[in-house]
Amino acid sequence: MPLFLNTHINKVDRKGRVSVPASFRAALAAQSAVAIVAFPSFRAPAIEVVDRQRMEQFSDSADQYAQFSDTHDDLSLAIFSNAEELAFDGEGRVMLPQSLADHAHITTLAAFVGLGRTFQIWSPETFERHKQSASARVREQGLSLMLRRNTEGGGS
Amino acid sequence: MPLFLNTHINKVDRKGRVSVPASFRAALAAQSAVAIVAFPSFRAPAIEVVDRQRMEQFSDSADQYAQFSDTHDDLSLAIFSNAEELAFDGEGRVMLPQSLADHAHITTLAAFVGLGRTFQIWSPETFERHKQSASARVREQGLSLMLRRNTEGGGS
DNA sequence: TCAAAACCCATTGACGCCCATATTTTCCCA
DNA sequence: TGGGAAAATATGGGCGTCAATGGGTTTTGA
Repeated sequence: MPLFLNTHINKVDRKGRVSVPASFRAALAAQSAVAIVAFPSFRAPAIEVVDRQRMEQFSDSADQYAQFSDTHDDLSLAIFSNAEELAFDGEGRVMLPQSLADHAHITTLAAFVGLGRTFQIWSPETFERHKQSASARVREQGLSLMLRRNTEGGGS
Repeated sequence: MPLFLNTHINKVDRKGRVSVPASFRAALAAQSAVAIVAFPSFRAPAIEVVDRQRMEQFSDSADQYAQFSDTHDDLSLAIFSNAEELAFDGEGRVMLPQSLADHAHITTLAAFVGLGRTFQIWSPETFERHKQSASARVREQGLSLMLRRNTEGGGS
């Protein structure tokens, strides 16, 4: 299982390419991924990124519910119709499609934000503001939820 | 399970490296850990350190809840986007990233503080002050709270 | 035929890896 | 029990490798 950590800010060059952080690539390589799947977040001006495996999981679970629920129907439309597969070049970069860059207001810099099993791509300034307000909320509400116990059986 | 005890003060060299105390490394080696995960404490100017296993557990539980709860979403952001995996070099040192050193006000000395299952890294002066006020609180309030049994199921 | 994108190569700066030295601890034996 | 050898730990620095970036060239596809 991949583990995406930290925030890396990389340049978007004139051709629209960005280096995916080496540590993220390493996390993906563990499952021999040659590409990633990106789609606009519907909660924020950011790009959601998952590996192909996970996208297929989305697809499976969407299949189960889409026919019964307008919400899921809308959800899968939002995700799949806007998702793009981004392939790595020889140097570990991807082309950032214009539509996604626009959605996230990315021009010359891209912030790769590790979120554990997935990561996001933001404009650095937008992300900084988002992070501030999120951490303010965390301080207000306390940490109890995080300290939830997992079942200690067979950890990976 | 690792057990981190005592406080060790080590130097941060010009390149930003610090030796992790040998006893801490021994505790980690029991699970053949080659790296640790560090992130800024929300509660204090200190660096929280956990092993990778524990981070994977966070990741799993966050994965389940983040999509349904704004609180968990904020928490994942606070933890993962600020967390870094620190790998040991051949001498048992790690690179202390600038952002973490800044958060803890660490410049030339780092205090490794064992807290049982995890440990923290402080600036020695800051930690000294923190310890003073903490022990004052303990004297005032008594130890009953600390000695309470945790409710966790099957700790090893 | 032209534009976009995939491919290839060069540069630079940071980090990982290695070796050298200093300091502390452990352990053995007188 | 004290001294001293040997090992383990902590610290400092040199150097090679790789990640990030930029630019050029070839291929693809409209």
